[in-house]
Amino acid sequence: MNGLDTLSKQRLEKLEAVKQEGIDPYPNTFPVNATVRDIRKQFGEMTPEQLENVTDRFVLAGRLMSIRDFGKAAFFHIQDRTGRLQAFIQKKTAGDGFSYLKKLDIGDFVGIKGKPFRTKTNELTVLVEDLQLLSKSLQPLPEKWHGLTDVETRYRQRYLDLIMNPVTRSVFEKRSAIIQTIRNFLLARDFLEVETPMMQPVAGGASARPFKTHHNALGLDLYLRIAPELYLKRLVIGGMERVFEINRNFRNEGISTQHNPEFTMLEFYQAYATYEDLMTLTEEMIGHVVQALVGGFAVEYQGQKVDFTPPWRRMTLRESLRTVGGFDDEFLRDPAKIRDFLEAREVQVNGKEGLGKLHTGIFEVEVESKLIQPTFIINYPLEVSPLSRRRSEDPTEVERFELFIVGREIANAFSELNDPVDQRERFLRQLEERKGDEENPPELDEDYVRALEYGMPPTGGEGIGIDRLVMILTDCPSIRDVILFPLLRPEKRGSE
RNA sequence: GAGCCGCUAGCUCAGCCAGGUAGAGCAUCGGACUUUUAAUCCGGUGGUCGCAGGUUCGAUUCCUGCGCGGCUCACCA
Repeated sequence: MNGLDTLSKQRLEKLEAVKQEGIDPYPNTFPVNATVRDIRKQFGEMTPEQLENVTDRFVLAGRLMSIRDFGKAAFFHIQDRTGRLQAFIQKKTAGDGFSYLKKLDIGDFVGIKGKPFRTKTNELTVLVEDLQLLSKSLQPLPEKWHGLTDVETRYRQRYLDLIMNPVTRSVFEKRSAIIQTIRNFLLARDFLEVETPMMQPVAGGASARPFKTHHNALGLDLYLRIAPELYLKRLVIGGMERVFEINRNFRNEGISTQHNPEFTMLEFYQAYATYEDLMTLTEEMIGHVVQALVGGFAVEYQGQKVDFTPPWRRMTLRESLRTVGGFDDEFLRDPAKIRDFLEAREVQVNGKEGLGKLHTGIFEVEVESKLIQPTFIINYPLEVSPLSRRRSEDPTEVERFELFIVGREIANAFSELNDPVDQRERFLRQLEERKGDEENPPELDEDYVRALEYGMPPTGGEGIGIDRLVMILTDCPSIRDVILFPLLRPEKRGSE
């Protein structure tokens, strides 16, 4: 028998002992009337003398996190969704409840009834008059001092991570608050929140490799979406002039600290807005989120100070290649030299790339990681932007920006291409480039082109990677720290 | 996919370099204890050292392969 079997067996025996006494170890309900936070808020400032005059009784419930037993009295902590609170129970005043505690284990859920007081060391504590088991725990919790630090266990058994690490809970509370703030910001600007298909016959709107699935009754192959873009723009065509969706995208690519196969994206579209308007809106929206979260514009990420005070730096891609990347114009005009440069950095080139693709290639290698403060990089090559409107000043470029913070791409936006003829040509060129890719069979979304043929108003659209934004605002180094259940290989269990 | 690092009790970690089949703290079990808070004191239980091979009289330790994880790179408009 291994140690865990021993510990669980002991707990099962205690469970049986409790049952023998006619106690239900899994009672159905327990009406609480206070949380730990309530008690702290109401009594945290009171003196011991004031607390003595409290006549109200409070009913709390939570997980038993520690016990310090003194024979005829004991201290323990309970933890609920709002925090931890100490309780004190003594034989003299709690009688049966006291002997009952001895049968419980750390990890069990308990309900307590009592009143607040202060101990000799001045800690706010509940003097317990009644104690009840609410749910038995059969697995031992990690140790009280070091807690749970093993990252693999934290990801695989997130419930344990949440029980043991308040910081983890806090990250996900902040994540929820960030998303709520964004939602409210957009709703206040008359955007309509919508949901579009996760399962799509043609995986469009980005160029990632999709996950494939199958609908049995229809005998239909489908893809999990890599982006909602083409559907959201159909809605703009349909007259929903301001729409947004916050939901999952799925990309069948490698996993890293920046990439999870399913991740959350905000996409929004605003008719009669240009990419210029969206830059301003982005500053306002993210600025608003940062303020709501930290009460200012200053954030520290992994030891780097990031200042979100608007306006943020705006720079064309070419300019960034010159000033940040240190490339001169002669180099930037010479595809052969750029190819050599990229090959020297072990970046794969196939010789077919145009200058535009090569420029974004060296941007990723030499510039991206240096953009620490929020920076809009604007005016991308047409070649790498099949869904964006051309710049009237230079039709080889498009009205597009990407937002970079701490060296990472956080947002991608453009004035949308609404010329159906141009769009069809660009799709066809894309199909030509992708020919022979078995994982990502090229297909043209005919219905999307047809929709454009009905007419789309001039529109600005943007996507923001929510997970990456949350990482920066919660100081998390890995995307797995901001996704409750990140994808891991299945664990191999025992003898199976 | 590649390189590097890790995997020892429920948890957090020693031990491995210089091979002799394992230790600590916490948790847990028994005992003492009515204001502790990493409670304290006394005494116990608990491990196929990630898995499989190899070398060796003998492997947690050395070698090889595999698994899982982490980081970096690659991939990813």
